[in-house]
Amino acid sequence: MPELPEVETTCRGIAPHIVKRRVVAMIIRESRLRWPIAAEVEDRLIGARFLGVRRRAKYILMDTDQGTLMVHLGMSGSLRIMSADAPALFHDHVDIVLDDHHCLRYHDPRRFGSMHWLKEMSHPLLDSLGPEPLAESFSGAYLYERSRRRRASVKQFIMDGKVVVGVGNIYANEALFLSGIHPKRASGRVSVARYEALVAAIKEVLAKAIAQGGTTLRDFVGGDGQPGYFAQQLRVYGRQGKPCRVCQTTLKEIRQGGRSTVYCPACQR
DNA sequence: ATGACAACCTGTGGGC
DNA sequence: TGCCCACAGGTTGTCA
Repeated sequence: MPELPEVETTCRGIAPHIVKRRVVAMIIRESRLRWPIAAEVEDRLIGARFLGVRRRAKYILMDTDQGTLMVHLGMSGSLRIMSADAPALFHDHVDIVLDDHHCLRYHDPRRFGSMHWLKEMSHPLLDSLGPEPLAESFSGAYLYERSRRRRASVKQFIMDGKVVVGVGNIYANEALFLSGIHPKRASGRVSVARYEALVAAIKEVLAKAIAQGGTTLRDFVGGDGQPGYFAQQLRVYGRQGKPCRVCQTTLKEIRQGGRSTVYCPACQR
């Protein structure tokens, strides 16, 4: 479920509850995530004290005095603060038990998420990631330069984590609509001016979604269990067959790289 | 280097 | 009502 705004919401939700807390136990009910949770994670985490929570792309980085716990939520993961004695439900794979009788509980039906231990600030999974979409350095000029001579569609281009991180399917659809760009247009044939508009739209839609606590489509909950409220502001995602909110043209759905794309054939060129 | 696609896994909703 | 297939917020790895 989580795209960047949902991951950011999770970081902000859990940080006040884990920072300064010490880990007294780790309960791993299911270690088979995208990659098996290494024994090292438990070995190093127990006894460690949390110092802060950061985000890089869709990875949650929980810094401790012993190193950093890196968690990815995959397609269906969530992290919540619970009472340590709250009964574990189906797919509650991991509890990180804190010294205040609470725990950080990882729930993930599809198990596409992951947990790693970082000793240094580098890790193969982080090394080839593109810039953060909300960073100053992410600009129309940057996208223009990176896209020259590329034939991939503009939608697949902005969803490529080596180009820019954190633009998932929902927000890619939304940003392309907001900037009036047809999702199938070749990325190498988009002007710098239109890339400026696209970057502005990406930043705007992500910032607004973060401000609303993310998008809850089905069951996303933030670190404190609250749903996100951005879904009601979606312009195109999930609205195929419905009228465009700007021009009333029926929104069209196509498939790109196995993912659904929804767009307005009149507004997007 | 780029791009197309399968793979990982479970749950759900639509069509028949 | 029930069954089966397609698809769901992500990313990596492989192969052409």
